[in-house]
Amino acid sequence: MTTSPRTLMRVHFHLPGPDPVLYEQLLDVLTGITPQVEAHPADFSADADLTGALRYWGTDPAGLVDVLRLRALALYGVLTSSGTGPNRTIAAMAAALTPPGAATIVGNTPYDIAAFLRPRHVAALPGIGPTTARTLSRLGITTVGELADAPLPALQRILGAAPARQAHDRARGIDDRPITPGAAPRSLTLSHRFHADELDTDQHHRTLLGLTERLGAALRQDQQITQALSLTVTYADRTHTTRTRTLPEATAHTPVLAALARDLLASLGLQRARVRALAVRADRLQSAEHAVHQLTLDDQDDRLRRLETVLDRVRSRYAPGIIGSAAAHRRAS
DNA sequence: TCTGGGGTCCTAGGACCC
DNA sequence: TCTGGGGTCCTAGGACCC
Repeated sequence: MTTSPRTLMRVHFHLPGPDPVLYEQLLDVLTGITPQVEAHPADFSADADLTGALRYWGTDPAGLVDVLRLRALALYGVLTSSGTGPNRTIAAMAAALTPPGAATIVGNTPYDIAAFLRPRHVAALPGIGPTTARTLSRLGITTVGELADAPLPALQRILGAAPARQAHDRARGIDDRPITPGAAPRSLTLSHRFHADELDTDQHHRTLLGLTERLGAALRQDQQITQALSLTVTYADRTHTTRTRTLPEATAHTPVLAALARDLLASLGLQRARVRALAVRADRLQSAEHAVHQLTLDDQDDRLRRLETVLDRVRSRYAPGIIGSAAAHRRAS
């Protein structure tokens, strides 16, 4: 079976500064060209599938990229740098080596793909970070072409089965990851960095309680529940420890999250530890429609859940941080 | 150019069950 | 009753991406 060739694009918007509103407007420009857009707000870039849009607009990838470049510049004064190619790996690599205001177009013939990929350094291949690049260079593999020619079993012994398969495929121009617009996140993290290294365990607990309250509220607002919670403690020397615990049932109920987070922190047994930051992550998110709350005979629990619903409404009406437990806000005297 | 934050995926090892 | 093997789940940590 063969699949029809795709044309994917990675575009970087070169904003004058962090401006989420402007970024949203630029995404609107892009979705005016193709609805198949995946946003990357962290660095103001986006991936897009141009395959259908090429037929709709009756042009080639260079023409479509130029439409985007001109509109972003004319409407918002923003420069773009774009890369296009037959898959996400090649589009990302092409964009990465393109200066602002320009585009790199890679064709979809085997010759085009090999000519683009093979001479490049392995570290330019998405999925090959500094650690893996060092490992490969010790084996004499420094270019994408050498990686493509290396025997897969040997790579698997060195890099592990899945990473080796992925690197080997991508080096040969194989990458069938689709563009998935609006994909729901699989986890949600909230963190707090202390102004100075914090030794007070009571303050650790209060901060953690505040984080879990915000996490619970955010999950309930997004109609999501979490199946597991992780706590990451970062110390003064920038090392960190993570502890994960699975919940008996998925929930977004703050008291349950707070109790679990408290247990995770206690399990680390921090005594006089210089803590620089705390982070809580809700893992394995699922839609709240799937919630199966075990019926209990505990009136207190039901009252807390009703109270939580009321407080969520107040928060949404005023400000996210306006309500929280007194314990989370009390400062050590 | 570097750093940090928030996210994903993978692996290894241990616990547990059948 | 004991042992061993295989499968599954959980957890910690590493590597990487944007």
